Amino acid sequence: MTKPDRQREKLERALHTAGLRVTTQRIAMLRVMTEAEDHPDVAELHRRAQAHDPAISVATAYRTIAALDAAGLVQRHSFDGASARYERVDKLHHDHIVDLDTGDIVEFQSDAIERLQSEIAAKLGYEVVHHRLELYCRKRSEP
Amino acid sequence: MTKPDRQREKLERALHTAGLRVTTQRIAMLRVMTEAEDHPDVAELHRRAQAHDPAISVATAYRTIAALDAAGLVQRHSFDGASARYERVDKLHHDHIVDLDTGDIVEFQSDAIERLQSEIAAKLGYEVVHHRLELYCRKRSEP
DNA sequence: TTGCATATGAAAATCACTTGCAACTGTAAA
DNA sequence: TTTACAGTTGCAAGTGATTTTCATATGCAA
Repeated sequence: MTKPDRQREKLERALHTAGLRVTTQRIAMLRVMTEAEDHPDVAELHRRAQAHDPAISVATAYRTIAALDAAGLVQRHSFDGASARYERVDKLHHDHIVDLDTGDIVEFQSDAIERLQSEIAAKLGYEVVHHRLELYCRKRSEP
Repeated sequence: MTKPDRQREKLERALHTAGLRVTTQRIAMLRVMTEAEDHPDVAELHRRAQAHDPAISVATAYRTIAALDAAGLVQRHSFDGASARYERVDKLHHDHIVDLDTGDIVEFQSDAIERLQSEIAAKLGYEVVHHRLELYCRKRSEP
């Protein structure tokens, strides 16, 4: 009955390293976040986590995702008024271009802009903790 | 008893031009928005509007600010999770710094960043229609 | 194995809005 | 001006998302 579960070990290690207690609920939540290819909200996360641990409650789903966020294992996005959505933090930081006609999302990254942001903030006595940059665009007609 | 109230006339005209019915509540709300130097949320707006018209209800504050927004007289901003904040649309385009500790909002404007945004978009075949840039910051401790 | 700080579930509470509804009021027409 | 009525408003109840309360259960260090 000791079939080794490599993924579970990894998840447990990640939780432990983050200084979080290892509970079945947290493993379920982190597993779901790790397997997610989209940006689920807490209700969806809770639904998926129940597949691994049927007893997980909504309250715990909220508390756990907040803990994972605080630990830097996941990232929270609050798109316009809607409920918060999360994603695991694997890839590098990037911003988004939103195609107004098709709804397509294109990722981009600009050190120059990041640098300017820090400079502007510094000039006003601030330090940038994080930012949000979205370009709402349309395809250019003539080349 | 017909002391002419220039500001009130202006507000009434603005409402009328926007195709909105002129009511005391709407005048109060638009006046408060016009006098605001900050970015109040609806609760604060309601508090201030009551100084002009004590009978204004919260529901009306919400309905009115939504109407003013739809009419293009004010602009809504929903910063990360917090309640929506509004500002009159007179001034030039600018972006926002949000103080994570105090909730304060500081405005800034950078031609350099705007230029870079256009360049990046152009490189990807897009044209920027509008954008949204928010810097979530903390006051710098040491100089 | 134990001690206890933490985590959890269930339900109630909170927050930011939104909506139903009956009473009221601009507004435009008569 | 009076009238007619669609648009507005206040109040209260309703929502949906998220947080908190509290009693019970559980990691984990000793």
